Amino acid sequence: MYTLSEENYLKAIYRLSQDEGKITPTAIAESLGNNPASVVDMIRKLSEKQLIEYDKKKGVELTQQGQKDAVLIVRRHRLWEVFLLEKLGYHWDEIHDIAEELEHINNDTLADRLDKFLGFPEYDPHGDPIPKANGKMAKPYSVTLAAMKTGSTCRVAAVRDTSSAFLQYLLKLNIGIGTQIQLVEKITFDNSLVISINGKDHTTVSQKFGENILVE
Amino acid sequence: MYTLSEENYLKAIYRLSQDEGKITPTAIAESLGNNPASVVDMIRKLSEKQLIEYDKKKGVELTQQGQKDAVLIVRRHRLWEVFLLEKLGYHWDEIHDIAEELEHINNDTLADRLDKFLGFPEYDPHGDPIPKANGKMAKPYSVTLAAMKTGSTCRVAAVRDTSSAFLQYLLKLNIGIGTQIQLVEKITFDNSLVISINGKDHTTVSQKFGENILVE
DNA sequence: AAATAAAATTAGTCTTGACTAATTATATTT
DNA sequence: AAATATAATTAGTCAAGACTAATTTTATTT
Ligand SMILES: [Mn+2]
Ligand SMILES: [Mn+2]
Ligand SMILES: [Mn+2]
Ligand SMILES: [Mn+2]
Repeated sequence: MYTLSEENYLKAIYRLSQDEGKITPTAIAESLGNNPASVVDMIRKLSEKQLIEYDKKKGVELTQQGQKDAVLIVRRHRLWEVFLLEKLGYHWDEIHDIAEELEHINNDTLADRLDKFLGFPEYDPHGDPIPKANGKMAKPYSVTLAAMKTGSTCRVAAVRDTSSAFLQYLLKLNIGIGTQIQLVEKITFDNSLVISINGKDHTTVSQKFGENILVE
Repeated sequence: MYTLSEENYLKAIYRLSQDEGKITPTAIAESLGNNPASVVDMIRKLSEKQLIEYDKKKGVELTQQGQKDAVLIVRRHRLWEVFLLEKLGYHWDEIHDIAEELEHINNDTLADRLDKFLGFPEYDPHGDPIPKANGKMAKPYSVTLAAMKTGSTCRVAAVRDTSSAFLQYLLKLNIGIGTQIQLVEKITFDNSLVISINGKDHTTVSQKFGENILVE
């Protein structure tokens, strides 16, 4: 089907298409850690294959085919993450890099069998929705902890940042998907948040922290 | 660690080292479906990396390091085959190609976790022994059905040929690992074998067939 | 031993997917 | 509107890993 690089580009472009604003070569380059010149080459290649369209005004956009294929890569990625966490006992800060490789293994029925084996999970270990075989998936969570009203209580639904630095920090704070968090106070000086984790003692976290936790 | 190609060469050389006789560039080329000229390039590369030694007289030999690394690739391959068959429900003729890709995914603890998850299997679905984390493994089966005495009964322990053509044929004949086979008669004309499968009706198979079934 | 066949090697080419450096196009300031 | 900064693109290079075609080496026949 596609090369490793093509798939990684497709997925990167898909990820960027979730944010608002146009997708520039520079943005793709940054997200992959590549040089913009290399990105321009690949944009040409993927355009020829009709997976994307590039217009200086509109930036890069996935075609229907490109979108479909990208979503299937995301599906594989997230299913493998569930496998690594639930079946092999990895922690949520260790699974992304391995899934990054597993996602490229393609076989007619592999993803579907894995899906079935895992019990058709709806969300991956970071709270991201797992696309179904037909490409449909639940709407991603979007309300951040930072946006909650003081005094309100919520449940951690997903993390926006999936760097191991952040995930390990959460592990240390005993915060995971499903954790109850009460927003006790917002410090007006720097928007730091005083929170209570699972009804326990108060902890203070930064605004940046609060913006990377998605709640419901 | 190593590139995909380096790993595939290492594994191919390891496989060839199980047979007797010296390992030539041509033999490696055939086993990988590559051109001998390409093999010569890679022999140079792997020699520089001290994974093999090449001597026109002795042919290609794995160094200790090369042997160790090759065995770990084989370990991953066979563990994934068990996973695909037992957990995802694939048939034994479908798993090799997928494992061929999965084997290259490396991560400190992935193979060991998979091993544990699978219950530390001793043999893969084709009856090949699975190397342990330390590189040790059971001795492969070596007695062929064709070498059995007429009248004797044995148990299928492994298959030598793992092509899907052969495996599907076995599937059709209802022969798998563990199947009881009685060698009823050897046809002297062409060494065809008349066998009884699991005590059922007699079937005739070729000599080549008998040489690709390993029994105990 | 010479002739022939087969295997190994070399030399040169190609594709993929990166890179750097230079150039051109587009935005942003002044 | 110029000047300047940033972004995009082009041109040229490189390494990996494959290939073909030509040559050299080694084995096998006659
Ligand atoms: Mn990837
Ligand atoms: Mn994830
Ligand atoms: Mn392989
Ligand atoms: Mn096998």
